[in-house]
Amino acid sequence: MHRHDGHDACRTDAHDMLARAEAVCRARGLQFTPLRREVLGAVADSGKAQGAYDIAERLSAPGRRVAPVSVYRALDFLMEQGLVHRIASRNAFIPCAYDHAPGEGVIFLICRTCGAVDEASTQEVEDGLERTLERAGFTPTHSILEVEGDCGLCREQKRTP
Amino acid sequence: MHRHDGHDACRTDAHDMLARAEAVCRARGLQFTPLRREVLGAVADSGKAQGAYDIAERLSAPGRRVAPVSVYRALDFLMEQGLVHRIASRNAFIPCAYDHAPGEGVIFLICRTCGAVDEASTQEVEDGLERTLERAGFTPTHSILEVEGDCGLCREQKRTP
DNA sequence: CGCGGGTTTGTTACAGTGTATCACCGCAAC
DNA sequence: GTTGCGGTGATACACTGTAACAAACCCGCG
Ligand SMILES: [Zn+2]
Ligand SMILES: [Zn+2]
Ligand SMILES: [Zn+2]
Ligand SMILES: [Zn+2]
Repeated sequence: MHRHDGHDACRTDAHDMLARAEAVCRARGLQFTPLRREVLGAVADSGKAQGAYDIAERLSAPGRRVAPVSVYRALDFLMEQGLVHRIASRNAFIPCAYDHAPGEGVIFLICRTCGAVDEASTQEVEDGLERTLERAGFTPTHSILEVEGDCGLCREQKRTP
Repeated sequence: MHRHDGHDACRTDAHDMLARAEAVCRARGLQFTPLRREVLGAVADSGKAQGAYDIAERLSAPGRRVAPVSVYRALDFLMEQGLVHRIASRNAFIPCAYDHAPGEGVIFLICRTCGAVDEASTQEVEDGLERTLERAGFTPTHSILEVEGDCGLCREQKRTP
């Protein structure tokens, strides 16, 4: 389930992601435009969650300015297609490396040290969550589960510095 | 576990909350200043999550301006004391009506219709969450659990409009 | 080919959220 | 008194996100 270690670039992942994104868009009859490709590439390239303004800055160059609003639009598209997730507690975005089943929940594991964000399945918490909501008489439409802490690699490094 | 129905003011709750806050601060040797009292009152008064700027506006009056920065400082204090929670998905704040045990987790139940936010215990999800994190090799420090949906009362009202 | 209508992008402006900094005040301790 | 400290006021600023409109692009159709 681990995708980024945050200590080592993982361009293969980024490359695979772009290929998958292209396939997804083609299958759905949607445009995987250069801008969308670049934005997804920027998100996938760094091992950590990226803010929209960071992405805009990264894509800008002398002679070419990418405005944040353009990045937001691309991110909206990518999120709708399930290619990118938004991390509410960080106002930041990560690429999604998985094919989530529709309605499937996700837990985001956010490393406070290296900034990497991993995804885990909600499988083991779903029953308990459902019971809790049922008891409260609450009908859910959307859940956010974000856990901050130390990823395995950072924990190792702290133990032997 | 239900605290606000969002359809009916609940000033008793607000009043109790202020009393409890005062007791908590006294017990910890901290100052429950007029501003902090007002901010907590403003948060507790409305049945729904309040933004910092909403609070600032509500506390301001002709001849007296309460700047957002002051509200943020009061909110920081109140959050440190566990008297207020921040709802990450809404950039908003709610009063806490419970005495949480240290390290105890909370699930926020956010009604998309009436805006009320209720709290539920994580008791029934904790085991599953721990197993999931264990498996991912992740050491948690802080969790955010926010569920959006319809509270019981709003669901009723939709059924018989 | 040229036209028409939807989609994408550029550009600007603006709203909303949160923080940094410094000055001032009140109070308690020395 | 004066010194120190926590709280507040005030201004400015950084960061996050959206609205509105124009220009460019794409694609199918006459
Ligand atoms: Zn995902
Ligand atoms: Zn890490
Ligand atoms: Zn609480
Ligand atoms: Zn409701």
